[in-house]
Amino acid sequence: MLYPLSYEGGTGSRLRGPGSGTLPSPGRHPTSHGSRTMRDDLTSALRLALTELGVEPPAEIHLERPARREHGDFSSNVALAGAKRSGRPPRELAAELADRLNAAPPPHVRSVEVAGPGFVNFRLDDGWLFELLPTVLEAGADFGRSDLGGGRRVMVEFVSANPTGPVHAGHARGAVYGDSLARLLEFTGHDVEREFYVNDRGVQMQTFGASLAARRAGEEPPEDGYRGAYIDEWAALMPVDADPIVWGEAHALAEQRAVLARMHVEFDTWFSERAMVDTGAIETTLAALRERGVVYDEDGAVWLRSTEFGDDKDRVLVKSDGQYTYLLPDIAYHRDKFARGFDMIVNVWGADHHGYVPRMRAAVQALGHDPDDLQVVITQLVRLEQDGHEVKISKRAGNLITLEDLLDEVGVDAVRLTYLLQSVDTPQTVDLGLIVAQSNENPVFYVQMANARIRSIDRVAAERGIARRPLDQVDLSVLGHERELEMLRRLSVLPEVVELAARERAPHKVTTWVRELATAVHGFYHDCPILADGIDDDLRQARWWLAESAGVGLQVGLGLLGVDAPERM
RNA sequence: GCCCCCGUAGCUCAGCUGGACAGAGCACCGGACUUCUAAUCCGAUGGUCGCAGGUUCGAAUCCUGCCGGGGGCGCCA
Repeated sequence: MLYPLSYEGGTGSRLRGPGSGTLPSPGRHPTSHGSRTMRDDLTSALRLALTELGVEPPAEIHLERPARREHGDFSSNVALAGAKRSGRPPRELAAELADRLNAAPPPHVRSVEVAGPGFVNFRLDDGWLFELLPTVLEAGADFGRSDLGGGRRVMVEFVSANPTGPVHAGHARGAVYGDSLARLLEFTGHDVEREFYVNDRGVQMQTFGASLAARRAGEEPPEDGYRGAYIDEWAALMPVDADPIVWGEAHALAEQRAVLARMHVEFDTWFSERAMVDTGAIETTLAALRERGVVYDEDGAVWLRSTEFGDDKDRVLVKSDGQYTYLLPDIAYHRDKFARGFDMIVNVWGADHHGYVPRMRAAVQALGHDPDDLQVVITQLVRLEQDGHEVKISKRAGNLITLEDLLDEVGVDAVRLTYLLQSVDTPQTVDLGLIVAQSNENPVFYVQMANARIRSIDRVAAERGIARRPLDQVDLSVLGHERELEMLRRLSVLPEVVELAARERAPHKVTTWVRELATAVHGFYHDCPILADGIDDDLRQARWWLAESAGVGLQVGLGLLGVDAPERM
């Protein structure tokens, strides 16, 4: 039995027993929205038309949203893809499809055209966009929510910084990414648990404790000790009779928890490595591996036969001096994760750990699990710059920018959005000077400004005594300005973006979308006045609700990113 | 030597599991505030998608090989 630690004092934390039962599935949420329906209508129409033409429809019919307006609202390449199978030239097949579809067009389809090498382009009337608006408004914060995950239980383990110091800027990317990914998975119908693995065992803890004790006694830390300024500060706070390791760990965890919470990152479980020593989980795991016949003794050490599971060499589990390597507790930890009944386990690791992926997968397999149930996302390193010069981070040397500092200087929203700006696959360069300066380099202001502008409408309307009619008494078909339509089109895509982002574990796709929506909002705001004198009230009402729906989109998108948007700026 | 990520406009990056003449922001140049916040909007400039092959009706996208940058390859964690 294992008893992972639960540290006191934080929100969102609960004790998590090993192998505990399955949690109830989360509630199902409505997934209906205009875009999805439109998409379904068009694909089934295409499928039917293909069948009528005697062409076997492909398993999945691709429908894309063309980048260019001239190519219609939706476009399909079925004729191109199916040309070979049907033995007809793509354009000919496309033309026949278009004829059939035009003869009995699906709802809102104004025309179906053949273009280019054989694309089938759908041109829609604006009505489908107007229908989207009430859907967005009714769904509110749930717009775009789906049950893609079907209630599957997923653990996302991330940050997992050593309890020997503060969380620093180097941890920030993984922290923000992991949290946003968790939000995405929750939003798409997964039952998510966020976990922080506490490496509170091994030599670094001894070194850490010795460094604190030395400083407390007014001496120099040991040769390989920690010597950052924080060690001095912490040592000064430490009671004389405290066990430096125990006190130090508790202090480190309390600080880590607080600063992460400040960045809107909170964990359900803080899982202690040391607890596994106490409960014998490590020994149990070793015994289990032995039983499976995947370990052997050699040169006085105990080895995992990981080469049998795709690793390029066997790995030592117990050193010849009897000490565990880091690997064995890690395996025990993952054994526990699986025992807790997760359908999927996601680890977020920094690029400097990518070399351990094969051996971890091998270990999981050696335990008899499907290695694909463990997914490791590697986040590439962030290069921090100050005015064009690289800022190096080293904890032992004490040269570090803490997350605390970063938040103080830059602010939570700017930090989060900055880290979520681009794919975690790409090495990122963050210039601290630029974000701090609150310049236009930082899109967070652009996005927040869009929200503030929308919010200002209600305020000003109240001041001027302009009343809003209920949505069902508003004729949305008076909309038609290109800015208005563009905003609706942008909004219509959110559910697809969310699904894709969740599937690809790519929250930055949400960021990109939010920025695009913000662009549409600014354009709309600029060209489509609502409260100004001389605006027809019917148009005013429709625009007002339209602005409201854009606000919903921003709310959803930013919520997934964990970024706040003030009412005014 | 082997493994992972990246190489797209002067800079920072998108580009949806191959699609129709390659996009955005910043920077630079020129315009727009008596009107709900000009931290905004509009326009112009700007690219051999690292290089070379291959697959395909079609390649920035997939495959192979190079080149360049970053990170890893322990009986360290």
